[in-house]
Amino acid sequence: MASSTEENYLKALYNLSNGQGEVNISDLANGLKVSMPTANSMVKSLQKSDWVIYEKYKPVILTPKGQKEAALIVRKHRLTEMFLVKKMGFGWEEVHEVAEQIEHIHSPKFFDRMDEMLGYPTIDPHGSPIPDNQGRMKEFSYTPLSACKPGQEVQLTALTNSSAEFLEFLNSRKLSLGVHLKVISREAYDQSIVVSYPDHPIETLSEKASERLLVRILE
Amino acid sequence: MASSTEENYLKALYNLSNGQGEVNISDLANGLKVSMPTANSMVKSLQKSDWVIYEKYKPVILTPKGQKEAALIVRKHRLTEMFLVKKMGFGWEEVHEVAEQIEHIHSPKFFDRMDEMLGYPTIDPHGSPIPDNQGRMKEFSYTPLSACKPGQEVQLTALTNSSAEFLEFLNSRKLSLGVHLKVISREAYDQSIVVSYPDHPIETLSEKASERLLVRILE
DNA sequence: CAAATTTGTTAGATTGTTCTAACTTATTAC
DNA sequence: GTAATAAGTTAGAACAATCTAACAAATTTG
Ligand SMILES: [Mn+2]
Ligand SMILES: [Mn+2]
Ligand SMILES: [Mn+2]
Ligand SMILES: [Mn+2]
Repeated sequence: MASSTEENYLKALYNLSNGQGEVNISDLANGLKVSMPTANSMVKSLQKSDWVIYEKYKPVILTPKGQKEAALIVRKHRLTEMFLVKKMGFGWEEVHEVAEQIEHIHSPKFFDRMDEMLGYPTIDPHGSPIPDNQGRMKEFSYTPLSACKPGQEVQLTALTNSSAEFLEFLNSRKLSLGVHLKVISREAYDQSIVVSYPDHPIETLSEKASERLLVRILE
Repeated sequence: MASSTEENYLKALYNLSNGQGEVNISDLANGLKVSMPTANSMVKSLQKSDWVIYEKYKPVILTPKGQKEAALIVRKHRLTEMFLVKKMGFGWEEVHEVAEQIEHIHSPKFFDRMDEMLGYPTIDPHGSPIPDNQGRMKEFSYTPLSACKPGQEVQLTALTNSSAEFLEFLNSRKLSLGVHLKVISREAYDQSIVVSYPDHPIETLSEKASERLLVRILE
């Protein structure tokens, strides 16, 4: 059974995996805020338990076993976040840290009951998909708001970044998932985007912010 | 800040403390299922952080700081058990193991919200008192059923042992906290006690079981 | 391509938590 | 009150997870 530390490494590898499912040691070390030798030695030990495939100087690859294990931890993390928001009155900006701890609890029943109480949700409070209990995750393809054209009407559906600072920024603009936005215009100068939505007839969003907002185009 | 391991030691010391608040190394080792040298070395390190007072060959004593820390972990444990039973549909025999993990979560809000959702309970699902948020715990003085006389009417109020096996035994007899019992008789031979309660006109409880049932005498 | 830079590895140390074996002190039994 | 037993300690080792310093390989740059 994976330790909490190992679980955090598996999750980081899962989240950092690109199209090829490869992760560089330096990206892994960076993501977990450990030194490269630490990441290197952990990867070697994950290999011994068949969680990853690894060869010197090559990027790390999760095995199918490692992928499933990682996805199930992501599942526990996201179910927890949803539970905290929907059932315990947490704000979406407050849940990540706690979920980072609760995801390591070993108790199938605890998470199954959360799932049931939540009505089997498929996304977490930040719009990220929740893997099913077999570790399968549906991939959604949303459009960043930064890629939208003036005149388009869209619905805010997910975020590419869920840092507390960004979530608090969204709170301050009353932007939450599900909100309908109309793209008014776009500044050629700095790529900022002007949108309109209920109670906010004109709101300007920087390129940085609009890249992080994923939307579903309406009609 | 105490590690999960240290927290478990503090909690064990708290629960094993007798009238004098003293705990032998061997009782501590036994309680935590570690070797005596392990308990010994941990106690030395707890002493460095001022959680305990310790001198070679003397029993361990929690400092006021250690007592408060321990009581707050017991609080998290018991609030969690109550939450799992009252809000998440767990049986009272299923909660201890999970609570043993969840008690180490660092998030005041998480436990404050549980407390609030539960209406600020003072006892856990097994009748044990929940320390308040300052680490103060009310001591109740209940009578073991084994000390009751025939003819007495009592209410089942708490347990001195909450092992899953004992709780399942109680489930099988439909004995839960709050049940009103009438003591019918007592066997001089083996100290077993015959009781009567709703839907169970005659039920015999061994001395072992009746010692573990704490009751409040009615009238 | 050779030099500079980035990325990755090895070696060696540290801290936390655990163990067994051997020894010492304290307590109990006779 | 000695002898046997129980309780407690020390020494030494192991494993997990981390670090820094030094070195090596791979990649990028001019
Ligand atoms: Mn999160
Ligand atoms: Mn985590
Ligand atoms: Mn318990
Ligand atoms: Mn615990």
